[in-house]
Amino acid sequence: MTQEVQVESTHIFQRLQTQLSRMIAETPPGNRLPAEPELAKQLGVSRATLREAMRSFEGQGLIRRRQGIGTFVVGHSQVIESGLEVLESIETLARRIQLEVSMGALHVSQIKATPTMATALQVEENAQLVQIARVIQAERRPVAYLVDTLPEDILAPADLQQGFTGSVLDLLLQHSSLPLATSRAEIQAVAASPEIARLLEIQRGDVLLLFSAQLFTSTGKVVDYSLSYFLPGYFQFHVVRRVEGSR
Amino acid sequence: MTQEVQVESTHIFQRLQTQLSRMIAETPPGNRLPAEPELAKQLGVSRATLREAMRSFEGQGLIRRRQGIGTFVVGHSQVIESGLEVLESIETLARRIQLEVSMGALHVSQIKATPTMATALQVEENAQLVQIARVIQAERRPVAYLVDTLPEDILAPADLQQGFTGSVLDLLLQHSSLPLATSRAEIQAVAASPEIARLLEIQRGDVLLLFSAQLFTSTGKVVDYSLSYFLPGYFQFHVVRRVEGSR
DNA sequence: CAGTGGTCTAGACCACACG
DNA sequence: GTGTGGTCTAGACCACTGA
Repeated sequence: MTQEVQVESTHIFQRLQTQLSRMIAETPPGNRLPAEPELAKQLGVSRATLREAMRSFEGQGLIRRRQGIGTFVVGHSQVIESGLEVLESIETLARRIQLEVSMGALHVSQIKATPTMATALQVEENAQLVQIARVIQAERRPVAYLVDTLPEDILAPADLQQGFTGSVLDLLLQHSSLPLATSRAEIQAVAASPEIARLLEIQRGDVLLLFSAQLFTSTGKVVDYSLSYFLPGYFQFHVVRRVEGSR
Repeated sequence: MTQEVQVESTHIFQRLQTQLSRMIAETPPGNRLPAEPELAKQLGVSRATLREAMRSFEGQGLIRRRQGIGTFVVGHSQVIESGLEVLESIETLARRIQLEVSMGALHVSQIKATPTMATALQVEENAQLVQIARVIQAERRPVAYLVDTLPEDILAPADLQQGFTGSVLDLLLQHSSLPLATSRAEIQAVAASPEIARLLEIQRGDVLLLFSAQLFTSTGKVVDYSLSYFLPGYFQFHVVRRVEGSR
């Protein structure tokens, strides 16, 4: 009916994306792209502009840039799919599709509750908490960053000494008699902070899907507050919604 | 020759963010920040670096940059909160909290099904479809971009001539006898394309929450395929998840 | 060591809003 | 026209990797 109005000539960015898209498609997975200065020269743009255009492809998981090594085309990875009606650990989801995941960079610390944590966990401010941060890897690549915060009486650091594979949920299910019932998760899109970007080996500002969740027992007590950052392209979350007034 | 050696060269970004954060907090909502060249000089950085640091604050909805006018501090806006168990239109959600929303930039077109659309809508490729794209505004600011695609026999362009306020869901509920039952939505974090960035008045590459949804009737027929892009900071989606099976 | 991506700079020009 | 943010450039230096 109507035609989209599109500014074309001045926007090098879009032309670049088209060229890069073709170049990536024509490069076998695992292979390296030309170095940035050379590629910029080839395409007739500055390196800054080239890098900006490359960002979106990295965000989609099509390429991976590694400092000191180069930029590589990534093959279509297996996707971890999950509905949001049931809470399951990444390990459980991965096992279902025979995908191997591992944990890297585990960091356990004892902290005092900040106002945000105190509210989320329904504890006093400055209460003693245990925080468990770790990166989840699939196919030798970081794909998620998970931070769980729990009251010290729910889980002590010692409980993590042996056989912790990355899932606090599985640990609580196996090693405690807590009647876990539900989890309430808020869903947000966020930009990667410099710290999280470093851990996930992406650029700062890249998009991440964030779940901020509280884990409840059947008595309504909060036993865990978690932040889960997911790289796009490796996870696929879906939810079935009921239409109001139907049923 | 007398080039300055950079001090804390790897931390300029974080220092900048701290300074900007304080500056934004101290500026009353609605007021303007200094112009970029001046602010860059004040803070002792280049304009490019300043702009990069400002991006995250715009992504959080704390500031708003408007070409030709300036950069403004935004007051804490009212948040549209919704659970994902029930599908409701933004209009319905907004009405509940007495928030005024309006529709801008309605764009209705007749198109032929692309492969993606054909799959999602369970129709033949090149089937005649109606596509409805529009921006949703709250507090005189674009906050969401919605694109609905439907088979022509479900909804004709003529049905949109009068009284369409932005919600295809509400229109289908009111003006058709279709037994709408459920919606299946995939949840992703995406970077804004140049086109969507322009429509939502944000920067390209800014983070958006995207729902890709199919709307089903009780007989399992797909009547609508929609893409919904949400600005962070204006919406809060949550879901309650059931903990499955203690082993 | 050489080569890669990561960051930052200074300056230029463009597109847009407003008087 | 003036002043704003939006885009792009050419070049410099830093941080990291691997031979």
